[in-house]
Amino acid sequence: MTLSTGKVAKLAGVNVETLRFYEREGILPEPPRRASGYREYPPETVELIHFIKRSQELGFSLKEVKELLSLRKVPRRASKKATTLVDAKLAEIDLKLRDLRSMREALESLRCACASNGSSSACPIIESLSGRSESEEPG
Amino acid sequence: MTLSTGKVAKLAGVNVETLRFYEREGILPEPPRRASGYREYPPETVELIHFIKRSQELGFSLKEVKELLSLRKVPRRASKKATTLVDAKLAEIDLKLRDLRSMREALESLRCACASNGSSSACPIIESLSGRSESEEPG
DNA sequence: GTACACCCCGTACGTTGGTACGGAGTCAAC
DNA sequence: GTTGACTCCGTACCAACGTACGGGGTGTAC
Repeated sequence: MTLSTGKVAKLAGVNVETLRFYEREGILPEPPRRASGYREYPPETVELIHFIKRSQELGFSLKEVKELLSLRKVPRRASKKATTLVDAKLAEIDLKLRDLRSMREALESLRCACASNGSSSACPIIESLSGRSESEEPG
Repeated sequence: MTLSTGKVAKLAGVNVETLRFYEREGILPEPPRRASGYREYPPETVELIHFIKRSQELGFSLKEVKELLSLRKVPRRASKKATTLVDAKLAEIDLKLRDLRSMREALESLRCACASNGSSSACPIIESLSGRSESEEPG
């Protein structure tokens, strides 16, 4: 069972044009075609697109998503390259996690501070992510 | 002690034009000016820009960053609006956290799978974020 | 008092990530 | 065998987020 562009788009909640765009950009693999030229997508495509969209919302660019996706089919006895890339992505994710947690705490305390907290507090939300940006080392 | 555009830009690791752009967009507050028209930034501006950049890397748009920043100066006995916004942002962050953790696990298991794992495994990385996207409820 | 780095502004250009258009072919149903 | 929804493709357009240009004023060090 395969899906047409329209079906995939609908199921994945994206525009048909987006599928073509992703295909052009090499993010979606080219699906097989009928004699007529119509694309026939495997159903997993829908999950794939969910993954792409969600990754974007986590701050990954399409280029990075492509990298992440490339990790799927590492040929078993994985290249060192792949492992290195995985490690890099893990580090990136850990940093994001740390910052998100930090931001979360700040927001949480902000909500409380709305009620309590007399005056003149340094802003927790700015503080939550400041002071390092790129320059913090993982090790 | 105040900072010129050039100083701020250098310290924050962004282009001078970016500062002007953020100002135009209302993300950076307009700094005081000298008689000559030169901007005089308070030093916190640097932290502010770090915050902005980092927030973007966490998948927030400039519009969303603006919202986040607006939460700084809720007028003590905070408006319901502010609290609502905070709650919305918290939910957003929680979703991001969940997905990042999930993605992290998948990558972790991918790295192991490179060594072990005989054949024909469903791809963990796609699975990690698929199956819901928007449609998952928090409660 | 001028040299050189720095700042001003408006405007144009560039990249990323799509969206829309529109003419033509296809498919399923009637 | 024609209607109407769907697909094809190329190309143009769009919004978000900057980045570059270029002509002119400023500041300060010699």
